[in-house]
Amino acid sequence: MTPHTEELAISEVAERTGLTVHTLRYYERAGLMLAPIQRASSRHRTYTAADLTWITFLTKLRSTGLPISQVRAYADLARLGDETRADRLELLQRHRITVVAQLAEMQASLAAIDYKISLYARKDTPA
Amino acid sequence: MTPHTEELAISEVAERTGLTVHTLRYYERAGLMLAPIQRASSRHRTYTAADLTWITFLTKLRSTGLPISQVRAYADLARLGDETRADRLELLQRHRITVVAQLAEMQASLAAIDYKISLYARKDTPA
DNA sequence: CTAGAACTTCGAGCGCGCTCGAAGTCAAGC
DNA sequence: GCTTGACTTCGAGCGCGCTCGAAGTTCTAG
Repeated sequence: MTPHTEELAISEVAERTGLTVHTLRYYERAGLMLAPIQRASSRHRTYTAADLTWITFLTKLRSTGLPISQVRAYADLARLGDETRADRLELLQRHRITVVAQLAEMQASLAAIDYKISLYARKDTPA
Repeated sequence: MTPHTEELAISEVAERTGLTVHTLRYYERAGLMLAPIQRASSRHRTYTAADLTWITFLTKLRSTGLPISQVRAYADLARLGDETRADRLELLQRHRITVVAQLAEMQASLAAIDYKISLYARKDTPA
């Protein structure tokens, strides 16, 4: 329980993000971190608030289906600095399109499921 | 090109459902079909309109993330007849809950992505 | 000094959902 | 009769995203 140091142990990050410590280490190995995660004298990882912010955002990318390879591409660009802003924006905008499409498809599928449920709800007609 | 016989070749079903012929055979092997797919004298599969309807619905279950094991469970129940109506309804209702939750999560993630995009769109502030 | 918990690295393994290739069969057209 | 092409079965393989276990280190408390 690090008191108020702003630095978080990996277990604390896991708790706050809903990821496992295994996944956090995996993400780091996979090159998804924006900046190298700093280490304490014990060689333990110490996450900053900025790290946590990024991890939170990356889980949103992941939960909308952006492949890890694309998240890495985004992180790679971000590490290169301001010059890549346009590329990062484009990546996000392209992803946005696919997310919107996914939402539409899910909603359509949900409607079909709801319709089926409504058929079951009428005791008479078999579904 | 089967003229108007109501019976469809696997390639035609693939075209209409967006699945591949490989996937269609895989689904059958996996026990996802409601009724056995009939065969022509050539041993080729011949799908009926009812088969197509079911396959269309099952892709909606799949596209909303219902695992194949659950689709099979549903199909198994359906094959058992009317007595299992309540179970099938419950399965769909349970799935519905998770779909709604997924939609909410995706929408929240989309909002975060949109916010990030809006930051990029302001030329000044770096994102 | 010792025990225990929390961390470390590394590489292997796994579950899911397809995806594919090999080898064979069948019907239709030339 | 022969070729072409769409189909068949079967089992192996694969890509993704973790997930896990082994073996070792370090800090903290008792």
